[in-house]
Amino acid sequence: MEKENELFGVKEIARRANVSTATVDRVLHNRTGVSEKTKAKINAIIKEMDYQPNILASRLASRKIISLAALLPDVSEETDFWAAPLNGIRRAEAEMRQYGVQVQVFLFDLNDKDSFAEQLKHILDGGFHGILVSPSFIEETRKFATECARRKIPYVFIDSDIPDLHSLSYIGPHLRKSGYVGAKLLTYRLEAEKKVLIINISKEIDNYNYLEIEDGFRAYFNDNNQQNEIVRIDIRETDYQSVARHLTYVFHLNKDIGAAFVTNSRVHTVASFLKNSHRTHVSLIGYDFVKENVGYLESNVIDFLICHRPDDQGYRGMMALYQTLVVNAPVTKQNYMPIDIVTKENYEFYQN
Amino acid sequence: MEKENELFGVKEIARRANVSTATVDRVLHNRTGVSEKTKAKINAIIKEMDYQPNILASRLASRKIISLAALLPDVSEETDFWAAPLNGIRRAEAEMRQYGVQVQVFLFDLNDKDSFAEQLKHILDGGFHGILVSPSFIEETRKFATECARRKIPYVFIDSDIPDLHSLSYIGPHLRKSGYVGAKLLTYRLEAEKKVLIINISKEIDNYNYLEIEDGFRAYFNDNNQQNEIVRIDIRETDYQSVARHLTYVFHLNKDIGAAFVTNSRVHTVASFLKNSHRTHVSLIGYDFVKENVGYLESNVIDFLICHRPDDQGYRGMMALYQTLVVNAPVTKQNYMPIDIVTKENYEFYQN
DNA sequence: TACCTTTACGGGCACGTGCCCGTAATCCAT
DNA sequence: ATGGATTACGGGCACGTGCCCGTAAAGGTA
Repeated sequence: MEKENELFGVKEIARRANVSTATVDRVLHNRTGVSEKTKAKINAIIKEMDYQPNILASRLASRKIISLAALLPDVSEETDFWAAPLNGIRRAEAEMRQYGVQVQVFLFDLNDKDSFAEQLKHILDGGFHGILVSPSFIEETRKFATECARRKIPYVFIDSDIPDLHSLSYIGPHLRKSGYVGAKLLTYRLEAEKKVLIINISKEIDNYNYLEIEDGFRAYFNDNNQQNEIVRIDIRETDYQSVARHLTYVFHLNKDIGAAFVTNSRVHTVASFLKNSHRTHVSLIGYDFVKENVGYLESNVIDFLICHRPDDQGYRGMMALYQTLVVNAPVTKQNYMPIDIVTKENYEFYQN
Repeated sequence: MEKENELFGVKEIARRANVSTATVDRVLHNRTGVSEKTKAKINAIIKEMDYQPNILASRLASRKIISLAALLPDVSEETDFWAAPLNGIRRAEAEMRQYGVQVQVFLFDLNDKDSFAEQLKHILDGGFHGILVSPSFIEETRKFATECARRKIPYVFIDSDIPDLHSLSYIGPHLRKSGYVGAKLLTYRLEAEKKVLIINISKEIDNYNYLEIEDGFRAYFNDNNQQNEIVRIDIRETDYQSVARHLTYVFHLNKDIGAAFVTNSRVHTVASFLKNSHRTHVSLIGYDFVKENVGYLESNVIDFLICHRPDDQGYRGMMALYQTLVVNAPVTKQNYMPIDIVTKENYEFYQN
């Protein structure tokens, strides 16, 4: 029944320090206008109380809205892979909106390096407080990162990392290990005398991802004394005709290929070829939960898909920015996603 | 430079309806004291504006703290499986705390039905606003659910479902499909003439989970014309000696067992037996990312573990309660978790 | 001393909602 | 008609923080 006279937060700090809340506020946001002496006193009290600001009240009182930008490849005819991260970003946006955070999404063309650079410029001009990027092109990203560092704008990478650029956080796969897992699945029931085919289909020359994955793939063969011969092919066109032509040639040269591994989401093109040429006995493994791939999973042409939760990548990437800018909490710098194995039997529950 | 005179939220509604904010508030929380006429008018305006209450302001203004309860099995010597959902619950708690939500965790002994009932009673006496339960025992849960329904307290189930009890939400695996996936992995490189062994190790007689999983397992064999003979064994003691004794017998009777499937996280006990009796050529698949199991995954005794993201289950379960009680948003009733496949090669990135 | 600038700080409103308390208006029974 | 109960509604403070504005005190210059 007694009146609780305890104050919380800023008011309590102010009471203990014999100052007004405004002064405490100045110290909290290290603004000028406080003498060193009172500043020290207030800081001591803050530390002693282990004061945690009330984010609700803070966001409510502050009319300034925090705006975040995200730069992703556009969904293309070839693949709707990037719909998933976008979806995760939207999910994050919905959560953050009520706390006064706005999100703007920028898209670029994966086959056009210039569009990437151009969008980055737009973003830098937009005065955003935090930025999420899928760093598809290394040099352009490097310039961008330098500029962000100068302006003290935090940025996170998703899907592929450029380790020396000191992003606030990386959220995506450990590509090398991912290739390693692919090799395990591929060889799990592979006969000893069969050959293995690695296929990379990509217009870009910037193939850091591919190299990492292949490296991991081969590492598995080494680590496990797997004796199968490995054949590799690079295909620089992504249309079906080109792919089919190259593959016809490879299969002609190598009669005893027992399994194929495609290093990205274009595995459905290979699946299509295998089906059309009546080679579905060849085990096939590739990447990403996109609808074309799932179709071939369903019809047993693709054996396994490896996925890295692209939806979650988008979500977590945005949340990392939120954590630093709004909650002011630390985030982990490396955030490797699980290497998920998707089959005909479990895909319906997969939450990409 | 002009003064923006737009009002937001409740004030704007009040202005348009020519009433005070207090009256609008009464309608929003459907409290008494508003005539039908003004109520209708206000509701119309709310709908027209598509008014979304500001949760920040709401939680800030309302001094009442929302308290949630969670009931889980205690971590036992046999398995630390339940540490994961608990961890997810803690994660959710950390997020919700700043919004005035408190979480209290209750634990029971999986081998003691009474402790389950007792804790449920405590929870009901605690006056919680929402409850998360791992419904291990059907009858006790049924009573509890009835009482909750009477008191209009929302409750969610995780890990296993009792479909007819109308929980707010179920978050956990589709057990039948999970068994189906187990069968796929088990047979993926199984020779045709080998036998398959299903092992259930559990003290409880309440084995709804087990039946569902086995049903799915067998369904795979049917659907795919898999001809292998299936042997099944129920072991009602969980200690190593008992398990070893039973297994010795089974393996004695069936010389040509090529693969074994354990329906729960006690697969490490079987792994131990296989290792000790030099039968590591037998493929072994079981459930859950617990450290004993991971150890045998590492040493190639267990081939695959199937997991259902127990951490996420705890997190999402609590968030479902938060969504209804705080945000007042609808939640999906069935929330089947992905059926994850964990191997020696990808476990280090698994985020249970 | 008179006046101006800078420093250091307090007062107090605003954010959008919850909810207590007060009161005019209406209804009902005597 | 009088009094009491009920209904329908408004006023206004509070939540914890951000930040504008005002001002006393200190310092500087002539």
